[in-house]
Amino acid sequence: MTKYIDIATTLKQRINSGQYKAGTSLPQQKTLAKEFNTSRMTIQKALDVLDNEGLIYRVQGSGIYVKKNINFLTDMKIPGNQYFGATHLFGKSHHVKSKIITFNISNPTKEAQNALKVTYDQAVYNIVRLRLVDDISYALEYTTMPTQVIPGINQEVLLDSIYNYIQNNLNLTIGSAYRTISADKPDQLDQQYLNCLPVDPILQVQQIVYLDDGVAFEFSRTRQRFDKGKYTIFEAGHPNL
Amino acid sequence: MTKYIDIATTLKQRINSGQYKAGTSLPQQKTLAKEFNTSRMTIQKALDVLDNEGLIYRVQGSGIYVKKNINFLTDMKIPGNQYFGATHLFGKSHHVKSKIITFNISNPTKEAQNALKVTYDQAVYNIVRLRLVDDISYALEYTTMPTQVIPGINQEVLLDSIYNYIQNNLNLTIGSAYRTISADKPDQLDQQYLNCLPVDPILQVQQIVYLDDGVAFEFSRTRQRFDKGKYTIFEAGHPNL
DNA sequence: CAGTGGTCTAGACCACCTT
DNA sequence: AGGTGGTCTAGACCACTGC
Repeated sequence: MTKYIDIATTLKQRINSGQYKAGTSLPQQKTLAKEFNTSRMTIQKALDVLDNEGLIYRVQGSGIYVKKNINFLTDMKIPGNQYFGATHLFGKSHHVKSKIITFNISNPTKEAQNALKVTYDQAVYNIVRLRLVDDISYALEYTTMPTQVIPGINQEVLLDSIYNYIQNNLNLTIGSAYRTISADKPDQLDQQYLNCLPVDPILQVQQIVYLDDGVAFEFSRTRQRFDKGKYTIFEAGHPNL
Repeated sequence: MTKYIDIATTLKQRINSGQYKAGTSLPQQKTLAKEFNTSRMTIQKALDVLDNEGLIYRVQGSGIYVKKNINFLTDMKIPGNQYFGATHLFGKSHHVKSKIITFNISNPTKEAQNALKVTYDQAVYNIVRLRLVDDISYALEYTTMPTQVIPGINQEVLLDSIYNYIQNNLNLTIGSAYRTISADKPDQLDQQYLNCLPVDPILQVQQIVYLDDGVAFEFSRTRQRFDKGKYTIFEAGHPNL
Protein backbone atom coordinates (compact mmCIF):
# COMPACT_ATOMS: atom_id res chain seq x y z
CA MET A 1 0.00 0.00 0.00
CA THR A 2 2.58 2.52 1.07
CA LYS A 3 5.45 3.00 -1.27
CA TYR A 4 8.32 2.89 1.19
CA ILE A 5 7.06 -0.36 2.71
CA ASP A 6 6.78 -1.89 -0.74
CA ILE A 7 10.32 -0.84 -1.57
CA ALA A 8 11.59 -2.17 1.76
CA THR A 9 9.90 -5.49 1.04
CA THR A 10 11.48 -5.70 -2.40
CA LEU A 11 14.91 -4.90 -1.00
CA LYS A 12 14.49 -7.52 1.70
CA GLN A 13 13.65 -10.11 -0.93
CA ARG A 14 16.77 -9.19 -2.86
CA ILE A 15 18.90 -9.61 0.22
CA ASN A 16 17.26 -12.90 1.05
CA SER A 17 17.65 -14.20 -2.48
CA GLY A 18 21.32 -13.29 -2.52
CA GLN A 19 20.96 -10.65 -5.20
CA TYR A 20 22.53 -8.28 -2.69
CA LYS A 21 25.25 -10.30 -1.02
CA ALA A 22 26.36 -10.10 2.59
CA GLY A 23 29.14 -7.61 3.10
CA THR A 24 28.67 -5.87 -0.22
CA SER A 25 27.10 -2.50 -0.76
CA LEU A 26 23.64 -1.80 -2.12
CA PRO A 27 23.22 0.41 -5.14
CA GLN A 28 23.51 4.03 -4.18
CA GLN A 29 20.39 5.89 -3.14
CA LYS A 30 20.17 7.96 -6.30
CA THR A 31 20.17 4.79 -8.39
CA LEU A 32 17.51 3.17 -6.21
CA ALA A 33 15.39 6.30 -6.39
CA LYS A 34 15.50 6.15 -10.17
CA GLU A 35 14.78 2.43 -10.29
CA PHE A 36 11.73 2.72 -8.07
CA ASN A 37 10.71 5.94 -9.71
CA THR A 38 10.62 7.82 -6.45
CA SER A 39 12.51 10.41 -4.45
CA ARG A 40 15.54 9.82 -2.31
CA MET A 41 13.62 10.64 0.89
CA THR A 42 11.32 7.72 0.23
CA ILE A 43 14.29 5.44 -0.36
CA GLN A 44 15.64 6.60 2.99
CA LYS A 45 12.43 5.64 4.75
CA ALA A 46 12.60 2.20 3.15
CA LEU A 47 16.21 1.87 4.29
CA ASP A 48 15.16 2.89 7.81
CA VAL A 49 12.97 -0.20 7.89
CA LEU A 50 15.80 -2.53 6.91
CA ASP A 51 18.08 -0.75 9.35
CA ASN A 52 15.66 -1.28 12.24
CA GLU A 53 15.42 -4.93 11.34
CA GLY A 54 19.17 -5.25 11.43
CA LEU A 55 19.63 -6.22 7.79
CA ILE A 56 21.89 -3.38 6.71
CA TYR A 57 24.22 -0.80 8.14
CA ARG A 58 25.00 2.58 6.74
CA VAL A 59 28.28 4.46 6.55
CA GLN A 60 27.97 8.09 5.71
CA GLY A 61 30.12 9.10 2.80
CA SER A 62 30.70 5.50 1.84
CA GLY A 63 27.66 3.36 1.21
CA ILE A 64 24.98 1.04 2.49
CA TYR A 65 26.04 -2.50 3.25
CA VAL A 66 24.34 -5.83 3.81
CA LYS A 67 25.17 -7.28 7.21
CA LYS A 68 26.84 -10.66 7.46
CA ASN A 69 25.19 -13.57 9.23
CA ILE A 70 21.70 -12.18 8.90
CA ASN A 71 20.41 -15.64 8.07
CA PHE A 72 20.56 -16.28 11.77
CA LEU A 73 18.63 -13.20 12.75
CA THR A 74 15.81 -13.62 10.29
CA ASP A 75 15.20 -17.06 11.71
CA MET A 76 13.90 -15.56 14.89
CA LYS A 77 10.66 -14.15 13.73
CA ILE A 78 9.35 -13.57 17.22
CA PRO A 79 7.91 -10.13 16.48
CA GLY A 80 9.14 -8.24 19.47
CA ASN A 81 11.14 -10.64 21.54
CA GLN A 82 8.81 -13.32 22.75
CA TYR A 83 5.64 -11.38 22.95
CA PHE A 84 3.19 -11.63 25.78
CA GLY A 85 1.53 -14.62 27.17
CA ALA A 86 2.07 -18.27 26.65
CA THR A 87 -0.87 -18.65 24.29
CA HIS A 88 0.94 -17.07 21.37
CA LEU A 89 4.20 -18.91 21.84
CA PHE A 90 2.96 -22.27 20.73
CA GLY A 91 1.54 -23.15 17.35
CA LYS A 92 -1.76 -24.81 16.74
CA SER A 93 -0.11 -28.16 17.10
CA HIS A 94 0.02 -27.71 20.87
CA HIS A 95 -2.82 -27.35 23.34
CA VAL A 96 -2.37 -24.52 25.78
CA LYS A 97 -4.69 -24.70 28.75
CA SER A 98 -5.01 -22.86 32.02
CA LYS A 99 -6.03 -24.06 35.42
CA ILE A 100 -7.26 -21.30 37.69
CA ILE A 101 -5.81 -21.67 41.15
CA THR A 102 -7.14 -18.49 42.69
CA PHE A 103 -9.15 -15.61 41.28
CA ASN A 104 -10.43 -12.70 43.32
CA ILE A 105 -10.73 -8.95 43.48
CA SER A 106 -9.12 -6.89 46.23
CA ASN A 107 -7.32 -3.68 47.00
CA PRO A 108 -3.82 -3.55 45.51
CA THR A 109 -0.71 -4.12 47.59
CA LYS A 110 1.84 -1.36 47.93
CA GLU A 111 3.98 -3.08 45.32
CA ALA A 112 1.09 -3.36 42.86
CA GLN A 113 0.08 0.24 43.50
CA ASN A 114 3.54 1.35 42.56
CA ALA A 115 3.84 -0.88 39.50
CA LEU A 116 0.39 -0.17 38.10
CA LYS A 117 0.19 3.44 39.26
CA VAL A 118 -3.11 2.95 41.00
CA THR A 119 -4.27 4.06 44.44
CA TYR A 120 -5.31 1.77 47.26
CA ASP A 121 -9.02 2.24 46.58
CA GLN A 122 -8.77 1.17 42.93
CA ALA A 123 -9.58 -2.52 42.96
CA VAL A 124 -7.46 -5.08 41.13
CA TYR A 125 -7.93 -8.65 40.00
CA ASN A 126 -5.62 -11.16 41.61
CA ILE A 127 -5.16 -14.18 39.41
CA VAL A 128 -3.04 -17.24 39.88
CA ARG A 129 -3.03 -19.65 36.96
CA LEU A 130 -1.20 -22.79 36.15
CA ARG A 131 -0.39 -22.88 32.45
CA LEU A 132 -0.35 -26.25 30.77
CA VAL A 133 0.99 -27.20 27.37
CA ASP A 134 -0.27 -30.51 26.07
CA ASP A 135 -1.48 -31.20 29.62
CA ILE A 136 1.99 -30.83 31.06
CA SER A 137 2.50 -28.09 33.63
CA TYR A 138 4.56 -25.36 32.13
CA ALA A 139 4.43 -22.23 34.23
CA LEU A 140 2.83 -20.64 37.25
CA GLU A 141 1.48 -17.16 36.62
CA TYR A 142 0.65 -14.52 39.20
CA THR A 143 -1.22 -11.64 37.59
CA THR A 144 -2.55 -8.37 38.96
CA MET A 145 -4.68 -6.10 36.77
CA PRO A 146 -6.70 -2.96 37.54
CA THR A 147 -10.43 -3.59 37.17
CA GLN A 148 -10.91 -0.07 35.84
CA VAL A 149 -8.51 -0.55 32.95
CA ILE A 150 -9.54 -4.07 32.01
CA PRO A 151 -13.19 -4.51 32.94
CA GLY A 152 -15.12 -7.74 32.54
CA ILE A 153 -12.51 -10.38 33.30
CA ASN A 154 -14.17 -13.65 34.26
CA GLN A 155 -13.43 -17.36 34.42
CA GLU A 156 -14.19 -17.83 30.77
CA VAL A 157 -11.62 -15.22 29.74
CA LEU A 158 -9.02 -16.66 32.07
CA LEU A 159 -9.38 -20.10 30.58
CA ASP A 160 -8.80 -18.66 27.13
CA SER A 161 -6.37 -15.79 26.65
CA ILE A 162 -6.43 -12.48 28.47
CA TYR A 163 -4.56 -10.89 25.59
CA ASN A 164 -7.09 -11.95 23.02
CA TYR A 165 -9.83 -10.48 25.21
CA ILE A 166 -8.03 -7.15 25.54
CA GLN A 167 -7.35 -6.80 21.86
CA ASN A 168 -10.50 -8.27 20.36
CA ASN A 169 -13.21 -7.50 22.89
CA LEU A 170 -11.99 -4.30 24.48
CA ASN A 171 -10.28 -3.02 21.34
CA LEU A 172 -7.24 -1.85 23.24
CA THR A 173 -3.73 -1.83 21.84
CA ILE A 174 -0.85 -3.27 23.78
CA GLY A 175 2.20 -1.06 23.87
CA SER A 176 5.42 -1.57 25.77
CA ALA A 177 6.62 -3.77 28.59
CA TYR A 178 9.18 -3.61 31.33
CA ARG A 179 10.59 -6.95 32.42
CA THR A 180 12.87 -8.29 35.10
CA ILE A 181 14.23 -11.79 34.79
CA SER A 182 15.72 -13.56 37.77
CA ALA A 183 16.47 -16.93 39.26
CA ASP A 184 14.93 -18.04 42.51
CA LYS A 185 14.53 -20.99 44.83
CA PRO A 186 11.23 -22.85 44.50
CA ASP A 187 8.57 -22.09 47.08
CA GLN A 188 5.75 -24.37 48.28
CA LEU A 189 3.45 -23.66 45.33
CA ASP A 190 6.22 -24.10 42.79
CA GLN A 191 7.04 -27.49 44.16
CA GLN A 192 3.39 -28.48 44.22
CA TYR A 193 2.34 -27.33 40.77
CA LEU A 194 5.55 -27.34 38.74
CA ASN A 195 6.55 -30.74 39.98
CA CYS A 196 9.96 -29.70 41.20
CA LEU A 197 12.32 -30.56 44.00
CA PRO A 198 13.71 -28.10 46.55
CA VAL A 199 17.01 -28.02 44.65
CA ASP A 200 15.41 -27.21 41.28
CA PRO A 201 15.92 -23.53 40.43
CA ILE A 202 13.06 -21.35 39.18
CA LEU A 203 13.27 -18.90 36.30
CA GLN A 204 11.01 -15.94 36.97
CA VAL A 205 9.92 -13.23 34.53
CA GLN A 206 8.26 -10.30 36.20
CA GLN A 207 6.68 -7.73 33.96
CA ILE A 208 4.68 -4.56 33.85
CA VAL A 209 2.81 -4.25 30.57
CA TYR A 210 1.43 -0.99 29.20
CA LEU A 211 -1.23 -0.06 26.68
CA ASP A 212 -0.15 2.18 23.83
CA ASP A 213 -1.22 5.28 25.74
CA GLY A 214 1.13 4.36 28.57
CA VAL A 215 -1.44 3.09 31.06
CA ALA A 216 -0.19 0.01 32.92
CA PHE A 217 -2.66 -2.86 32.79
CA GLU A 218 -0.73 -5.88 34.00
CA PHE A 219 1.75 -6.62 36.73
CA SER A 220 2.70 -10.26 36.70
CA ARG A 221 5.24 -12.91 37.59
CA THR A 222 5.69 -16.05 35.55
CA ARG A 223 7.61 -18.83 37.22
CA GLN A 224 9.01 -21.92 35.46
CA ARG A 225 11.17 -24.81 36.44
CA PHE A 226 14.75 -24.14 35.27
CA ASP A 227 14.67 -26.91 32.67
CA LYS A 228 11.30 -25.85 31.24
CA GLY A 229 12.01 -22.36 30.00
CA LYS A 230 14.50 -19.86 28.67
CA TYR A 231 14.05 -16.24 27.82
CA THR A 232 15.54 -15.05 24.57
CA ILE A 233 15.89 -11.57 23.16
CA PHE A 234 17.48 -9.99 20.17
CA GLU A 235 18.77 -6.53 20.75
CA ALA A 236 19.36 -4.54 17.59
CA GLY A 237 22.05 -1.91 17.44
CA HIS A 238 20.99 1.66 17.87
CA PRO A 239 20.88 2.94 14.31
CA ASN A 240 18.87 6.11 14.64
CA LEU A 241 19.69 7.10 18.18
CA MET B 1 23.88 20.16 15.77
CA THR B 2 21.11 18.55 13.75
CA LYS B 3 17.85 20.34 13.80
CA TYR B 4 15.53 17.41 14.36
CA ILE B 5 17.56 16.20 17.32
CA ASP B 6 17.49 19.68 18.81
CA ILE B 7 13.74 19.87 18.39
CA ALA B 8 13.32 16.41 19.90
CA THR B 9 15.40 17.50 22.89
CA THR B 10 13.30 20.61 23.39
CA LEU B 11 10.09 18.61 23.18
CA LYS B 12 11.41 16.10 25.67
CA GLN B 13 12.20 18.89 28.08
CA ARG B 14 8.69 20.24 27.74
CA ILE B 15 7.23 16.84 28.50
CA ASN B 16 9.54 16.41 31.45
CA SER B 17 8.75 19.84 32.82
CA GLY B 18 5.03 19.22 32.55
CA GLN B 19 4.46 21.86 29.90
CA TYR B 20 2.96 19.05 27.83
CA LYS B 21 0.99 16.99 30.30
CA ALA B 22 0.50 13.23 30.25
CA GLY B 23 -2.51 12.14 28.27
CA THR B 24 -2.96 15.48 26.52
CA SER B 25 -2.11 16.21 22.94
CA LEU B 26 0.88 18.13 21.66
CA PRO B 27 0.37 21.15 19.42
CA GLN B 28 -0.35 20.06 15.90
CA GLN B 29 2.52 19.54 13.53
CA LYS B 30 1.83 22.65 11.49
CA THR B 31 2.02 24.77 14.62
CA LEU B 32 5.25 23.11 15.73
CA ALA B 33 6.75 23.60 12.29
CA LYS B 34 6.00 27.31 12.49
CA GLU B 35 7.32 27.64 16.01
CA PHE B 36 10.63 25.96 15.19
CA ASN B 37 10.77 27.68 11.84
CA THR B 38 11.11 24.43 9.97
CA SER B 39 9.18 22.08 7.73
CA ARG B 40 6.72 19.45 8.80
CA MET B 41 8.99 16.61 7.64
CA THR B 42 11.62 17.74 10.13
CA ILE B 43 9.02 17.86 12.89
CA GLN B 44 8.09 14.29 11.94
CA LYS B 45 11.68 13.14 12.33
CA ALA B 46 11.83 14.77 15.74
CA LEU B 47 8.59 13.01 16.70
CA ASP B 48 10.05 9.71 15.48
CA VAL B 49 12.72 10.09 18.14
CA LEU B 50 10.20 10.61 20.93
CA ASP B 51 8.12 7.76 19.58
CA ASN B 52 11.06 5.36 19.64
CA GLU B 53 11.79 6.38 23.21
CA GLY B 54 8.21 5.66 24.18
CA LEU B 55 7.30 9.18 25.23
CA ILE B 56 4.41 9.77 22.85
CA TYR B 57 1.97 7.91 20.68
CA ARG B 58 0.35 9.09 17.51
CA VAL B 59 -3.17 8.64 16.24
CA GLN B 60 -3.66 9.44 12.60
CA GLY B 61 -6.41 11.89 12.01
CA SER B 62 -6.52 12.85 15.66
CA GLY B 63 -3.32 14.03 17.25
CA ILE B 64 -0.09 13.30 19.06
CA TYR B 65 -0.37 12.45 22.72
CA VAL B 66 1.95 12.27 25.69
CA LYS B 67 2.00 8.82 27.22
CA LYS B 68 1.04 8.36 30.83
CA ASN B 69 3.49 7.02 33.39
CA ILE B 70 6.55 7.93 31.39
CA ASN B 71 8.28 9.11 34.54
CA PHE B 72 8.98 5.46 35.19
CA LEU B 73 10.45 4.75 31.82
CA THR B 74 12.74 7.74 31.65
CA ASP B 75 14.28 6.65 34.91
CA MET B 76 15.86 3.70 33.20
CA LYS B 77 18.55 5.39 31.24
CA ILE B 78 20.33 2.18 30.39
CA PRO B 79 20.92 3.01 26.72
CA GLY B 80 19.88 -0.22 25.13
CA ASN B 81 18.77 -2.50 27.90
CA GLN B 82 21.76 -3.11 30.10
CA TYR B 83 24.51 -2.80 27.59
CA PHE B 84 27.41 -5.18 27.40
CA GLY B 85 29.87 -6.06 30.03
CA ALA B 86 29.99 -5.49 33.72
CA THR B 87 32.43 -2.61 33.47
CA HIS B 88 29.86 -0.15 32.20
CA LEU B 89 27.13 -1.10 34.64
CA PHE B 90 28.75 0.40 37.69
CA GLY B 91 29.60 4.02 38.20
CA LYS B 92 32.99 5.34 39.16
CA SER B 93 32.11 4.84 42.78
CA HIS B 94 32.62 1.11 42.43
CA HIS B 95 35.76 -0.81 41.58
CA VAL B 96 35.28 -3.46 38.94
CA LYS B 97 38.13 -5.92 38.76
CA SER B 98 38.71 -9.19 36.97
CA LYS B 99 40.54 -12.29 38.02
CA ILE B 100 41.66 -14.45 35.12
CA ILE B 101 40.96 -18.08 35.82
CA THR B 102 41.96 -19.52 32.48
CA PHE B 103 43.08 -17.94 29.23
CA ASN B 104 44.15 -19.87 26.17
CA ILE B 105 43.78 -20.19 22.43
CA SER B 106 42.36 -23.27 20.77
CA ASN B 107 40.17 -24.54 17.98
CA PRO B 108 36.49 -23.72 18.50
CA THR B 109 34.00 -26.29 19.69
CA LYS B 110 31.07 -27.23 17.46
CA GLU B 111 28.84 -24.98 19.53
CA ALA B 112 31.22 -22.03 19.19
CA GLN B 113 31.64 -22.65 15.47
CA ASN B 114 27.91 -22.41 15.03
CA ALA B 115 27.47 -19.35 17.23
CA LEU B 116 30.41 -17.40 15.83
CA LYS B 117 30.15 -18.68 12.27
CA VAL B 118 33.75 -19.78 12.16
CA THR B 119 35.32 -23.00 10.92
CA TYR B 120 37.27 -25.47 13.02
CA ASP B 121 40.63 -24.15 11.84
CA GLN B 122 39.91 -20.55 12.87
CA ALA B 123 41.38 -20.22 16.34
CA VAL B 124 39.47 -18.68 19.22
CA TYR B 125 40.35 -17.28 22.62
CA ASN B 126 38.92 -19.15 25.57
CA ILE B 127 38.60 -16.91 28.55
CA VAL B 128 37.23 -17.59 32.00
CA ARG B 129 37.13 -14.60 34.29
CA LEU B 130 35.78 -13.95 37.74
CA ARG B 131 34.34 -10.46 37.88
CA LEU B 132 34.61 -8.62 41.17
CA VAL B 133 32.84 -5.46 42.27
CA ASP B 134 34.42 -3.77 45.25
CA ASP B 135 36.38 -6.98 45.76
CA ILE B 136 33.25 -9.07 46.11
CA SER B 137 32.73 -11.84 43.59
CA TYR B 138 29.97 -10.90 41.26
CA ALA B 139 29.90 -13.12 38.20
CA LEU B 140 31.73 -15.88 36.40
CA GLU B 141 32.25 -15.20 32.70
CA TYR B 142 33.05 -17.76 30.00
CA THR B 143 34.01 -15.97 26.80
CA THR B 144 34.94 -17.27 23.35
CA MET B 145 36.17 -14.85 20.67
CA PRO B 146 37.67 -15.42 17.23
CA THR B 147 41.30 -14.33 17.13
CA GLN B 148 40.88 -13.14 13.56
CA VAL B 149 38.11 -10.70 14.43
CA ILE B 150 39.58 -9.40 17.68
CA PRO B 151 43.37 -9.62 17.43
CA GLY B 152 45.73 -8.72 20.22
CA ILE B 153 43.85 -9.80 23.32
CA ASN B 154 46.24 -10.27 26.23
CA GLN B 155 46.25 -10.37 30.01
CA GLU B 156 46.37 -6.60 30.27
CA VAL B 157 43.24 -6.21 28.18
CA LEU B 158 41.44 -8.89 30.14
CA LEU B 159 42.14 -7.17 33.42
CA ASP B 160 40.68 -3.96 32.06
CA SER B 161 37.71 -4.10 29.69
CA ILE B 162 37.49 -6.05 26.45
CA TYR B 163 34.84 -3.65 25.21
CA ASN B 164 37.01 -0.62 25.73
CA TYR B 165 39.77 -2.34 23.81
CA ILE B 166 37.49 -3.17 20.89
CA GLN B 167 36.07 0.30 20.61
CA ASN B 168 39.11 2.41 21.43
CA ASN B 169 42.07 0.39 20.19
CA LEU B 170 40.57 -1.57 17.32
CA ASN B 171 38.10 1.15 16.33
CA LEU B 172 35.30 -1.32 15.81
CA THR B 173 31.65 -0.57 16.46
CA ILE B 174 29.50 -2.95 18.45
CA GLY B 175 26.15 -3.68 16.87
CA SER B 176 23.51 -6.09 18.00
CA ALA B 177 23.30 -8.99 20.44
CA TYR B 178 21.31 -12.16 20.82
CA ARG B 179 20.77 -13.31 24.38
CA THR B 180 19.33 -16.28 26.18
CA ILE B 181 18.61 -16.04 29.89
CA SER B 182 18.08 -19.13 31.95
CA ALA B 183 18.27 -20.53 35.44
CA ASP B 184 20.58 -23.40 36.32
CA LYS B 185 21.95 -25.41 39.18
CA PRO B 186 25.40 -24.40 40.38
CA ASP B 187 28.34 -26.49 39.19
CA GLN B 188 31.69 -27.00 40.90
CA LEU B 189 33.22 -23.75 39.68
CA ASP B 190 30.14 -21.72 40.58
CA GLN B 191 30.24 -23.03 44.12
CA GLN B 192 33.95 -22.38 44.38
CA TYR B 193 34.09 -18.86 42.95
CA LEU B 194 30.64 -17.44 43.55
CA ASN B 195 30.52 -18.64 47.10
CA CYS B 196 27.29 -20.51 46.77
CA LEU B 197 25.69 -23.64 48.14
CA PRO B 198 24.40 -26.53 46.04
CA VAL B 199 20.82 -25.30 46.55
CA ASP B 200 21.57 -21.74 45.39
CA PRO B 201 20.25 -21.22 41.86
CA ILE B 202 22.36 -19.59 39.13
CA LEU B 203 21.15 -16.94 36.70
CA GLN B 204 22.90 -17.35 33.37
CA VAL B 205 23.00 -14.91 30.46
CA GLN B 206 24.36 -16.42 27.28
CA GLN B 207 24.98 -14.05 24.42
CA ILE B 208 26.30 -13.77 20.92
CA VAL B 209 27.43 -10.23 20.20
CA TYR B 210 27.90 -8.78 16.72
CA LEU B 211 29.83 -5.87 15.27
CA ASP B 212 27.85 -3.35 13.24
CA ASP B 213 28.68 -5.19 10.02
CA GLY B 214 27.09 -8.35 11.40
CA VAL B 215 30.26 -10.30 12.20
CA ALA B 216 29.95 -12.21 15.47
CA PHE B 217 32.85 -11.49 17.81
CA GLU B 218 31.80 -12.87 21.17
CA PHE B 219 30.06 -15.96 22.43
CA SER B 220 29.80 -15.90 26.18
CA ARG B 221 28.02 -17.09 29.30
CA THR B 222 27.79 -14.99 32.43
CA ARG B 223 26.77 -16.81 35.58
CA GLN B 224 25.66 -15.17 38.81
CA ARG B 225 24.31 -16.36 42.09
CA PHE B 226 20.52 -15.90 42.10
CA ASP B 227 20.60 -13.19 44.76
CA LYS B 228 23.36 -11.23 43.05
CA GLY B 229 21.81 -10.33 39.74
CA LYS B 230 18.69 -9.63 37.72
CA TYR B 231 18.29 -8.93 34.08
CA THR B 232 16.01 -6.06 33.12
CA ILE B 233 14.75 -4.93 29.77
CA PHE B 234 12.36 -2.38 28.47
CA GLU B 235 10.61 -3.34 25.33
CA ALA B 236 9.07 -0.44 23.47
CA GLY B 237 5.98 -0.94 21.38
CA HIS B 238 6.43 -1.28 17.67
CA PRO B 239 5.57 2.16 16.40
CA ASN B 240 7.09 2.17 12.92
CA LEU B 241 6.86 -1.47 12.04
C1' DC C 1 38.41 16.67 -4.56
C1' DA C 2 34.65 13.71 -6.11
C1' DG C 3 31.14 10.82 -4.50
C1' DT C 4 28.38 9.10 -1.01
C1' DG C 5 24.76 9.28 2.59
C1' DG C 6 22.29 12.65 6.06
C1' DT C 7 19.41 16.46 6.57
C1' DC C 8 16.15 19.86 5.23
C1' DT C 9 12.59 22.40 2.54
C1' DA C 10 7.81 23.99 0.88
C1' DG C 11 4.33 22.30 -0.74
C1' DA C 12 1.15 18.51 -2.32
C1' DC C 13 -1.98 14.66 -1.82
C1' DC C 14 -3.98 10.94 0.79
C1' DA C 15 -5.89 8.31 4.93
C1' DC C 16 -8.05 8.65 8.93
C1' DC C 17 -10.68 10.59 13.06
C1' DT C 18 -14.10 13.73 14.45
C1' DT C 19 -18.38 16.17 13.91
C1' DA D 1 -16.81 18.13 5.56
C1' DG D 2 -12.94 19.90 8.14
C1' DG D 3 -8.94 18.92 10.48
C1' DT D 4 -5.42 15.96 11.73
C1' DG D 5 -1.30 13.07 10.87
C1' DG D 6 1.11 9.98 7.10
C1' DT D 7 3.39 9.94 2.86
C1' DC D 8 5.70 11.74 -1.04
C1' DT D 9 8.28 14.94 -4.13
C1' DA D 10 12.32 17.40 -6.50
C1' DG D 11 15.72 19.61 -5.41
C1' DA D 12 19.16 21.79 -2.21
C1' DC D 13 22.98 21.90 1.00
C1' DC D 14 25.93 19.69 4.48
C1' DA D 15 29.01 15.92 6.54
C1' DC D 16 31.72 12.33 5.82
C1' DT D 17 34.66 8.82 3.24
C1' DG D 18 38.21 7.66 0.37
C1' DC D 19 41.10 8.24 -3.28
